[in-house]
This record gives sequence, C-alpha cells and structure tokens, in this order.
Amino acid sequence: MENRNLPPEFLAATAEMIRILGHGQRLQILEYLDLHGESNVGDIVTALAAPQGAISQHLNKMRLAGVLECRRDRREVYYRIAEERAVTILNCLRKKFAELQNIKG
Amino acid sequence: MENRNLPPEFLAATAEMIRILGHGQRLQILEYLDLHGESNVGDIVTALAAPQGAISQHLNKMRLAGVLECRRDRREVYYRIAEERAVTILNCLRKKFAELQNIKG
DNA sequence: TCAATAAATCATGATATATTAATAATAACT
DNA sequence: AGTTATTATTAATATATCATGATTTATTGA
Repeated sequence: MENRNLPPEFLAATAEMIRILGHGQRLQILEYLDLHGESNVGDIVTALAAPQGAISQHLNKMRLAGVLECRRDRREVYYRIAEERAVTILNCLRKKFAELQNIKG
Repeated sequence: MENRNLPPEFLAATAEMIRILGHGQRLQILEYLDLHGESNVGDIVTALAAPQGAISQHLNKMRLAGVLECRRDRREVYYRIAEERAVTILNCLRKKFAELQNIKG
C-alpha cells in the first residue's frame, strides 16, 4: 500500500500548535491580527476587553507555538501572525460562519 | 469600520472542536479515517498500536465534538469523518509536511 | 533619578486533561 | 445459559491549563 501517512512525530508537533489555537480568546487575537495587521499589546487588550495579564500570556503561548512573532518598538511590543496555516484555519472558520449565516437568513 | 469580526461565541464554540484536534493520536485517527474511509475501532487500534481504551475515548471525544460520526454493524462500531473542516485542516498539514520534505531533499 | 507607561511574570486555586489498567456492557455464536 | 469478541466506561493518578489579580520588569521622558 502506498505510504501516504504523515509521521506521528510530525502530527504530534503540529497538534501542539493546533491545541494552542483551540481557545476562544486566542482565536479572537488571531482574528484581530489578521484584520488589523501587526498590533501592539495594548490595542489587543482594548479590543478584546480582557485583563492585560491574560492577553500577555496568550500572546506568549502563541509565540512559543510559532503562531505569532513580535518585535519591540520603543515602549510597545508589536505582534504579528507568523504561521500562515493559522490563517488558513481562520478562513475555514469564516467560511463556516458565513454558511451558518446563510442558513439562518 | 466594517464589521468583519466573527462573534466571540462562535469562536469559543469552534475553539472546542479545534482543541479536540490538537492531539497527536487524534490527528492520527483523523488521518486514518481520511485515508481508509469508514473504519471500525479494532482496525484503528491495530493501525495506531495504542491501547483500545484510549482509542475508544479519543473516538468518543471526537464524536461529541462533531468531528466524527459512528454506526454499529453487528459487533463492530464504524466511525467516519463528519466534519469536513477537519479534513481541510488535515490537508493543510499535508501541504506543510510536503513543503518541509522538499526543503530537506 | 523619578514618574509614567507598557508589557511580562508570578502566585493561587480551580478545572480540565491525559494516561493506564481494570471492569462493564453489548452482540453474536454454540 | 455460557463463551468469546468487540467496544465502552470507570477509577485513579498525574499533569496541565485556566482565570485572576498582584507584582515586577523594561522603556521612555521629564
């Protein structure tokens, strides 16, 4: 049989990234960055209306998972999407949401 | 500003499904079902060489999350993919893996 | 140096998850 | 009824994650 299987190690490593995305606020952050482009922490905190410490931890997790990258500019730290697959997943959700909207009316 | 934001409730609900996929063995199950089509528990257990109880629990979680469906035929229970978005994500991983392969050689 | 701002880290308790092994339930066959 | 095969559930334990608020660090400007 043709071996089209993805290696378990690859799947395990990728699973970690996916698991990080499996969180409502983190998806909100991802969407925010996709819509607004590179943004600093304060703007994200304001947009999501969540505690600063929580957002900072989410950003750090996403960064460690390779989903985001960041740079400092003077006082602010700016985050941006580093993993295009995350946007693929986000677009997949958008498509689904649009479908649900059509069904509802 | 144009409101293209996905509602937080939608993102939270979807996050649950994504989080379920964020697990190596569960991704292996998903891949197996995508490659082989509807399969029974025993075949999956054999293919993944994992404890039966663990696989059964993974299957149940994925079913509750809407990723899989199942039916019983005599003694066996057959599982199949119920959520096409999961395949979209899987294909996204395959593409990435292929890219990594190309880079390596 | 001092104050102000921005972001990261820490401490905590509460939940949730993963893993394993053992047991139970279901179905078919004799 | 008893047996076997298949799948599901349970219990126990260890680990991980979550949310919150307080504190700390880093940077800048006065």
